[in-house]
Parts: sequence; C-alpha cells; structure tokens
Amino acid sequence: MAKESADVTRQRILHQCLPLFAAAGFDGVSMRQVATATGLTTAALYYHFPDKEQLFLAVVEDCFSQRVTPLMPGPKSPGDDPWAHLEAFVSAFVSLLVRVPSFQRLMQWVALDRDETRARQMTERVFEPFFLGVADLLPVTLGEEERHALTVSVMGLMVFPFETQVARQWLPGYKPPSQVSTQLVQHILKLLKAGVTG
Amino acid sequence: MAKESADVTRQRILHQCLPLFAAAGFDGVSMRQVATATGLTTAALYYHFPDKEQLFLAVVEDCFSQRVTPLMPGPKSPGDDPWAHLEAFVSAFVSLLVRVPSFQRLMQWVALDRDETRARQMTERVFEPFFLGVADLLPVTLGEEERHALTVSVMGLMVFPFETQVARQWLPGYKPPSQVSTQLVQHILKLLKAGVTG
DNA sequence: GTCTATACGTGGATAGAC
DNA sequence: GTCTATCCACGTATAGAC
Repeated sequence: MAKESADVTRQRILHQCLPLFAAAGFDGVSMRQVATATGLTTAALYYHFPDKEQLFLAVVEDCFSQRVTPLMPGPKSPGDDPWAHLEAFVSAFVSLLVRVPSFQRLMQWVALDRDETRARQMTERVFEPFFLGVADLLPVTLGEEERHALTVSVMGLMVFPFETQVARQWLPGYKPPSQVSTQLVQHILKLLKAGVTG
Repeated sequence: MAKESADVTRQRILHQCLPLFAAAGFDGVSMRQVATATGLTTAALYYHFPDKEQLFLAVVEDCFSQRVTPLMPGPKSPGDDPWAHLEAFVSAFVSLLVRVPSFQRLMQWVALDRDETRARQMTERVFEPFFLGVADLLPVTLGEEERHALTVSVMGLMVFPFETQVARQWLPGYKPPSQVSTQLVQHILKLLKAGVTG
C-alpha cells in the first residue's frame, strides 16, 4: 500500500469500518478488526484518530450527514398538497433504510448509547435537523407537544419495521421490508391519513 | 453470605444483574461486574451458569416471561367494543415500559442481536406469543400481510418513544414518556382510530 | 455453594524505526 | 504515513481447597 494523503486515508477508514460498527456496535468491534478491514495496522489507525471512541463518532457522523442531509425536503409552499411533501419524504427515507442497512443499524446502536456527552453531540449534529425537518412536514395547526409526539410516531412507523426484521422473520405475514417498501410507505400514509379503518 | 439453595441464588443473580445488561448490553458487562453486583465471585457464577451467554439468555427470558405473559389479554367476545381490548392492552404495555425501564432497554439490545440461534430462541419463547397476541386485537377483516404490518406499527408506536428518549430530550415539545404516558396512549389510539386529522 | 488463585487470550494504546 | 514490537489492563473461564 503506497502512502496516501491523510485526508484520503481517513475517509477510506471511515467507509471501510462502517459495516463493522453497524453489525456489532462499538463494544463488538476491536481496533485490530478495523485494522484488518482497512489493510492498516492499529498503530496507523492511531495516527489518524486519537482513540477508538473518536473513530466511532467520526464514522457515525460521516454516515449520518452524508445520508440524511440530502434527504431533507425544501420549504413548503402555501398552495401545495399538505400530504405530498410528507409522502415524498417517507418514501425517500424508507428507501434509504432499504438501500443502506448499515445506516439503519448504526441508528439503533446510537440510540442505546447513554453517555451524556456523546448523546448530546449526536443530537445536535445529526438528529436535531432531521427531527425538525420531519416536524415541519406536519400540519401547521398542531401544538408543540402534539407536534413532537406525532413526529416521533412518524419516525417510529418508518424505522421500527427495520429494527424488528430479525425477530419477525418466522412470523405469519412477514416479508422483508426491502421487498415490500412500497407497501410499507402506503401503509404508513394510510394510517396517518385515516387510521386503521381507512 | 450464608449458603443458600441453588434455585434461590440463581434467581437472585438473574434479578440483580438485569439492570447491568439492560444498561450496557451483553458486550458492555463483564462477569466481574456481575460478580460484584451479586456479591459473589466469578467462580461462583460459573457454578450456576455454564458461561456468560447462557447467563444473559436466562436474564432476558426471565425478564420477558415474567413481565409480558401476564399482560396478554384474554380472548375477545363478539359483543365487545373492538377498540376497548386494544386500548386496555396499549395502556398496560406502555405502563410496563414506564415502570420497568430495564425491560425496555433489554428489548432494544435483543433486537440488535444478529445471531441466528439466539434470535430464533428469543422469537419462539417470548416474541411470538406477544406478537400474535397484539395481532389478535386488530380487526378481523384484515388480510395476513396487512395484519402483520399493522401489528408492527402498533408495537412501534408504543416502543419508539421510549427508544428515542435520550436523543430527544433537548428537542422542542419533549416530555419524558414516564410523565406523559396517558397522553401517549391517547395519541396512539387517536392515530389508529382516525389518523392525524382526528 | 462459595472461595482463592491463576491461566491465558484479547483488548486499547504507545515507542521508535523507517 | 505506516510499520514492528510491545506494554499492561482486563476479559472469560477453570482448578482445587473448604
């Protein structure tokens, strides 16, 4: 491996160890595994990142900002169909969860992290803009707490089917979300528009 | 510590290390920590459980079966309000998530486990009866796949607000689920009955 | 049943050569 | 920038006494 610029190597490390952390989480991946996956030694890794935690945070932040930011919809215009923006976003986000399983798994790991500092950092840099973007897609008439609750519900309806794939695979009526993503989007929108009874 | 029967000690271990595994997951807890928490030595732990994995599985299974089984509602009668059973169950389950945070966190950790054997075991012994019980609460007219999708949605609406507590705590409109559990239940039921526009 | 003592691997991290 | 070599703490797990 010829020497390459620090920036390039750093980015390469980030991309190549993403699947590892997505699969096994922070505690489940060793620096030696990361080294093997990137074709470097642990010593070289420590040249690019001060410690394992900073490496992990960099991986998460890189993945989130690259994937989520481009998804956020533009501002609403007054004349628009109030549902059109929401449907477009739900569709795009579900599509992301299907296309990039590592992203979805990483979200799950991050949600379990109870460290105050890391949680705050993650919220500010990636979760907050995402959350507020979704909240903006909802009807303007909602109060603050109602809007918050509904935002959580919309996110849960999109994410939870992916989080529970492994556990559901032997249950009646199961199809992998990747194979029924269109139906999933329609299911969510029907529920939001009119509830169970349609 | 006087000697006690193996059964009693075993049960005590299960209860005392539940909060540890709930907080940090399988990889985040060492046998030495479990030993400290239970007032035993690691050697004594290995007298009661063959290895760490079996200990963890026993903790999960004990917690789930103790908490979830008593929650499952009885069979529906023809004359009942179709929503009453569902509301009672949602209310009881949300109440469980509030009362026993360890249970909720353990669910999250288990959902991330990708080991086929463990996943299959967990599904058969605890998740399947739960899932089918929720599915039974839904309208009889639904097709199999539609029923499955809706079951996932109902579970997601209940669980996701708890899973995302840490990340949401600084966002506008946030109140801890434990302080707004009644509103959460009403929010979920309103959504299921009639969608966003109520 | 529980202890003390310990084997032995693997973890994160660093020093210093090139 | 990347390597080889290494330190040392901590992980799981066991042997054998009581």
